[in-house]
Amino acid sequence: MAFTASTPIRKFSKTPNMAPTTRSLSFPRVIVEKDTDSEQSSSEEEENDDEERLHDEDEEENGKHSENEGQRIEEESNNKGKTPITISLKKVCKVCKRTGHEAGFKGATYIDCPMKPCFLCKMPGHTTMTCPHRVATEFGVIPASHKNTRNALLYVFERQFKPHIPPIKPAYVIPDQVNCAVIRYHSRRVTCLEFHPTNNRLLLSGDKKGQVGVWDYDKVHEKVVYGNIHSCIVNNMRFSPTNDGMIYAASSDGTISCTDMETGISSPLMNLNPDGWQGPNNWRMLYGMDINPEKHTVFVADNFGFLYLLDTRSNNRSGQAVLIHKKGSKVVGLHCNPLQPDLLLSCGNDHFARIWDIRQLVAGSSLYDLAHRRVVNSAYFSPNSGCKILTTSQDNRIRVWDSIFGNLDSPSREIVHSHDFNRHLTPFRAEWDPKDPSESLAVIGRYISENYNGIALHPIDFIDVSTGQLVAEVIDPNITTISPVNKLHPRDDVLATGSSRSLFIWRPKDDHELAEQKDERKIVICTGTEKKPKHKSKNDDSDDDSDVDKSTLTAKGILLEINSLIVLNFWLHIGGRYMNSYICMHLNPSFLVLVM
DNA sequence: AACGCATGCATCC
DNA sequence: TGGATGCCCTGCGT
Repeated sequence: MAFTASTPIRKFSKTPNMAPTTRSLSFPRVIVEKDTDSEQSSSEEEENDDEERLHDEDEEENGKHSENEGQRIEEESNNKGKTPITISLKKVCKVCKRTGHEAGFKGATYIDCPMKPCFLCKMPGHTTMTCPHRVATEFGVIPASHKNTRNALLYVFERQFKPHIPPIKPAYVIPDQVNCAVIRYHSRRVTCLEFHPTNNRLLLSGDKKGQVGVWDYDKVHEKVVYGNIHSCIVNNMRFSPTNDGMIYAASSDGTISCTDMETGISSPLMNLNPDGWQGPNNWRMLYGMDINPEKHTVFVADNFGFLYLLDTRSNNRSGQAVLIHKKGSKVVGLHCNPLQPDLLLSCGNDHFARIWDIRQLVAGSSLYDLAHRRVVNSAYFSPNSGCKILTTSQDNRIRVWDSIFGNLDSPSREIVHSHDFNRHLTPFRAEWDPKDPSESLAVIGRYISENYNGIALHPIDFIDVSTGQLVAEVIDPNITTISPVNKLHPRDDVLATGSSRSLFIWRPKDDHELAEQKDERKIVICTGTEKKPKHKSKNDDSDDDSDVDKSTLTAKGILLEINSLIVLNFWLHIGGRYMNSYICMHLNPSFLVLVM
């Protein structure tokens, strides 16, 4: 039915002088705006300055042309009652629609529209390229105030802190050399990740479709995905504190589930939509969720601002729903304090993170409200002392409060970091490194791309939140998608990443792997033969074996040894596309052979 | 290679 | 307060 906007433009621009000669007064005048020198036309002059009559009309093509009018064809009211059709061949900025400049990628570098404020810090006067925060993440970071006024939280915090907080910051592990295993696991984008509390190799992943993956990342071929637990987005998952084979998950389908990790057998603990779909104003979705082991309670919150409590012993609702954020707004995050079981942190779309005493959960009774300029994607107490707070807001800022006993009126630091909202991406969340005793290392994916040797890549950033310094950025040339979901391993030097539909595991390379990396192997793909191909130990590119249809490709991947089989998890670049797969194969000292 | 689409939040009135 | 509208670095399928 409708032609695409570019169709008529392309047609006219390619054949500007082929206008048919038949005239028809009934057809309006067609005006073409040529693309004059883009430099000089930066002033917003009359749109018509270079207009030119192309052709006036063509009966048989008449209808077609009318249909072809796309967005770049503007109609103007005309003195003759006919509306001339203006076709713009000028290059127009796709952001502001003005001429004289163009926004978009030039190679791997994104050129900003100069009419818009900085994409990164949102301030006018410079572009994203020249933003001072882009050069130095710690730019403009306000040092923490040393005020340590006693506040109400001190009285809530009855317990002792962990006695040992190291005075000197130990060197945290920064992945200089990382090794990345890749797997396409989900059919929709990944929304959350969770490491198993005791099994070091086990990872949970949830996706937008409601599927839950249980993944041993040393056995990538053993794929377990449960698709019948939830019907849409899995927003948060936790292991049961009393039975680490059980998974709790909160979903936008309005249920919270309890699932046996081994069997996939699941029972919904709560269903907020028992009557099914009653319109968008009635459909409840569950977002933030956390478990308080000491209180035997699952806290879960919905998209209307309400908090629900479930008892983990009976798996039943306990108490009434409490309005903890603005009525009608989404509560996206809940976190129980790791040391003080009476403290709960919530955050949501009303631009607040709030601290609660769960012994007094009544609407409006929050102990503190931490104001943000935009939606708060996440808010976490620090993992060891529970004293600090780290939040991620959609205003492109990470905020840190150094002590919940200090002045909570304003954050100790605001770190400008690119993690903008995009409706097609899972919201970014800065997460603490649970292994860092100084509680200063956090990980978060970056929205904005950087030009890495000609490829636009979106790194995963490690930020020292005590200074705002970017201490590491993790990239892989094969991962060109944005990685909003990141989780650091509670014990190992492992980072799990969810990027679009794929999952990645990053870990520092060991010496063996570094040595192997230098050995540039080639994959020889052999098809159409049952014969074992012969290979020379040198020059394996030479293709003198006529029995074998053989092509040679280089590929990048990770070698795993599983049950004495060599498994290569690899990326192939074929026909302009990257393919990810994992295969078992022979291993030859000089190259890998895959018989298909 | 160039579209089209999925669909959350801010902003406007 | 609520409905309409429009989006800036998406990602994937056609």
